[in-house]
Amino acid sequence: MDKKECSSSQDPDVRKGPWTMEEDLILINYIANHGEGVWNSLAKSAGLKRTGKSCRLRWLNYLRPDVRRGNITPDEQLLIIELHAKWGNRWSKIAKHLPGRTDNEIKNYWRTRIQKHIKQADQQNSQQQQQSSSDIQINDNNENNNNQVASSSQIPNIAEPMDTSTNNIMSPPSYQGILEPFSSHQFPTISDQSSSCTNDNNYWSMEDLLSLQLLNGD
DNA sequence: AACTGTGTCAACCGCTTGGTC
DNA sequence: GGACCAAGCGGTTGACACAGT
Repeated sequence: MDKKECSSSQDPDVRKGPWTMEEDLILINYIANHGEGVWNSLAKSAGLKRTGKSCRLRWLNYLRPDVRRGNITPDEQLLIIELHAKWGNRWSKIAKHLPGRTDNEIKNYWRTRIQKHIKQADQQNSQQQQQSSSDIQINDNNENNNNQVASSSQIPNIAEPMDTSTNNIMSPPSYQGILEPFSSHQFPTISDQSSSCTNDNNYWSMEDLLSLQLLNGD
């Protein structure tokens, strides 16, 4: 398209890569004295050989005084999961509900931690489903027993401690993978197992999350 | 000790959106 | 209405750290 970054990325005068402490200080001092403004002109005025885009990103994601560093707390994790279920990959929107966290941080967290768990859990689930379907074929005459196994594998059972050393996994993969970091007392338990997890896009539906909390009287 | 694989995260890139003229 | 521009957004990449062999 015609809407390219004004400061060409091929400009030899434009620095790329990790920011130095000196650059950080220049940017902090400049913004402290002049405030945030038009980023392209800010970069020039401050004497930084960076694009405005790069300055903005550095400021918003790292240098801003209200940026929180450190581990995502379980509460924050739960919130991220809830909001992602609601809005999908709208990272900046999600970040607005987590004070001090940046969209970039949340995006990275989701991709490296939560999505990984979902994938692993989904693989386990598909394997389990293959296993149970082959069992059905083999034990053609014992359909009642097999049906019970197959259906129970789709029931959310958050309160149940996970035992991945066995194949007796009661919760659906998406729940199981995501919830692993939570201790049982931190996460709402569930006794009604009628709600199913709909995660075609690797999201939870809000109904799933709300029902989890409502059913546990929170 | 050296090598390899994996996880994490800062930063970049390309595209879209929203505002202004 | 359309052209232009800056800001914002989400996906991706590359470097680094650490664990495992």
